[in-house]
Amino acid sequence: MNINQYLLSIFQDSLKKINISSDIDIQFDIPRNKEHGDLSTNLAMKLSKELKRSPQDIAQNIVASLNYDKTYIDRIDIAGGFINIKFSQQYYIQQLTNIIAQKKNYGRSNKYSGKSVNVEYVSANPTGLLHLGHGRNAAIGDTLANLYDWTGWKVTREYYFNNAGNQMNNLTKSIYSRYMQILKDENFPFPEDGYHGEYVKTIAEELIKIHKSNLAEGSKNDLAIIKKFGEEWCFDKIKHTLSRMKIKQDVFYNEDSLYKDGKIDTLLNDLESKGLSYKKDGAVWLKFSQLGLENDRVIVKSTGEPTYRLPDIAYHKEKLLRGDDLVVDIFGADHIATIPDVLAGVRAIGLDNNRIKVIIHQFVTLMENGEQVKMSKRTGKSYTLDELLDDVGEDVVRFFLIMRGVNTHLEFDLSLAREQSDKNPVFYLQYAHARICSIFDKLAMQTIDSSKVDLSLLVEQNEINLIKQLILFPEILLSAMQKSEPHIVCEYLREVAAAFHIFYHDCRIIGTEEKLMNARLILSNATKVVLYNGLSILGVTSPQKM
RNA sequence: GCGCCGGUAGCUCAGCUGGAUAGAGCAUCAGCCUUCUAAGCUGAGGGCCACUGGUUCGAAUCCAGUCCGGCGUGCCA
Repeated sequence: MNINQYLLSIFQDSLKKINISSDIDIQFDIPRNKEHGDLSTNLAMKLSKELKRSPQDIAQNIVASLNYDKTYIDRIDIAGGFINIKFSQQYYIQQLTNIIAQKKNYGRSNKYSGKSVNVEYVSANPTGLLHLGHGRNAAIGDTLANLYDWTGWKVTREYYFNNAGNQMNNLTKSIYSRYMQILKDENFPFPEDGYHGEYVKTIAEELIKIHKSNLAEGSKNDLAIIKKFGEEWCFDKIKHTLSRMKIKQDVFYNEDSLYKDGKIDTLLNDLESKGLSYKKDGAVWLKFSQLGLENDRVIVKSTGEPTYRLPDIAYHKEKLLRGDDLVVDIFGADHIATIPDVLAGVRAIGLDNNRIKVIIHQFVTLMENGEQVKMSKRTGKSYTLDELLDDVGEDVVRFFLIMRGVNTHLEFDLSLAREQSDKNPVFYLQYAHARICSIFDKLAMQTIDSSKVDLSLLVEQNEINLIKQLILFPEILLSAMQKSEPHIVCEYLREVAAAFHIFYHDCRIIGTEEKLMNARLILSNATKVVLYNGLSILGVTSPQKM
């Protein structure tokens, strides 16, 4: 039974009975102060103005004609203008049984079943290694995809890449230069905007192992070999890093296929025939000014190469035509400018851009001993995601990268992350899980059959508080998904862990009277289920021991 | 200049579809282990919610303006 729906229906009945017809939205909130009950509504205060009566008066009227099931609702009373609702112990026990019954599926909902979503994230070109920014993108994208999955969506995880453009040529030239520097002449010129990272030297060294000096001439064919080698090398590393992050994407979409399949040409023709493009200074311009934007922009350069806008629009067209109900992009704040262009472009060719949802996340700054660690693309000095994973571990990385709202700048505190101690927030959650496992370990039990246990023995405030936390889980996942804010799950799990630690501290399990022990074991097991499921959504492991 | 994001405790951040006394972690201080993991628990101090005005019975939350910080504003992606 869904308690919110039930409450909604009895309140609507009550309003009908006392002849208040209003399309007012009835909302139930969890009061900050626990003494105010488990849920409260400000309905009476909202109606006050419309009805020109005092909130207290209206509230009394509503409550007097409320007809509710006393087995689940203990009482409903009035405080100021608020109507406060308190659930019965039996309600909590029934919910607890439900958690145990659903186990690994507890938290899943079917609210969005039948809908499908494509989530595109990471999408780094194979021109280098993943760094911290990609890490945040990856963690947010993957966690969101998990949240879509848990709320009923059919999910496709996608990675979009370009192995053909300027950037790739630049990498090729950079590798070639390092190759020549090692083999022939240490002063061999390095491309002006080349990739300075150490990894380029590594690629060159590995290239030499295989091809010796056979590529020294730098012919078109030689460069093609270098390009392919570089691309594969980078992709291997990227995929390896992602697998460490527990990320596996379903589709790797190559931008080049947009050209090969003629989708770019089709789009160009389409735009031209609609009179939305024109030639000027040897370039093709798109009339964004007719699409509600400020300025027209170049979509094909005078060199004949398209700018990023054209393939981006074609790619989104392609994704929309696949028929998913929702197409989600995860972008860093530096990509903000492309979004209006793509949306306008897609709308221009008659597609519904409301199906595109763009999540923008702000940057990550790496802090060490209270100082910012500077990164530089120019000198190649950077801290790669792989190095970070080596340094602090997979669980810490995944957790730290989503524990803040996507709109906030994320300060990644290396010193804190490295610390294997109580200061580190991930361990707080994992520790709660490990503690529960150790109880069952001690008793040499795997789990416990709830059907034979009298859960009505759970009457302590700390026990009820813990149950209250646990039953929020499905709603939390829905809310995190709807708001596209994975950090909501982090906050929630911290509260679950806190409620458990308090319970654990105050309520002994082993050594108490057997019936009570069994009831508490059920509660512990339910906590374990929530922690495990929640952490797995975040891509974090739940250790048995710590 | 314009656009997007942010400004809440010493630090890092929740809270932002308006509600009751503004929260958490870290840091500081004071307590709790002969019984299930002290990576835990209990308590204390710490706030002009950037500023000004407006809307409202009620504003950290909504609106307008101002100030500060980040990102963007390419025939780069």
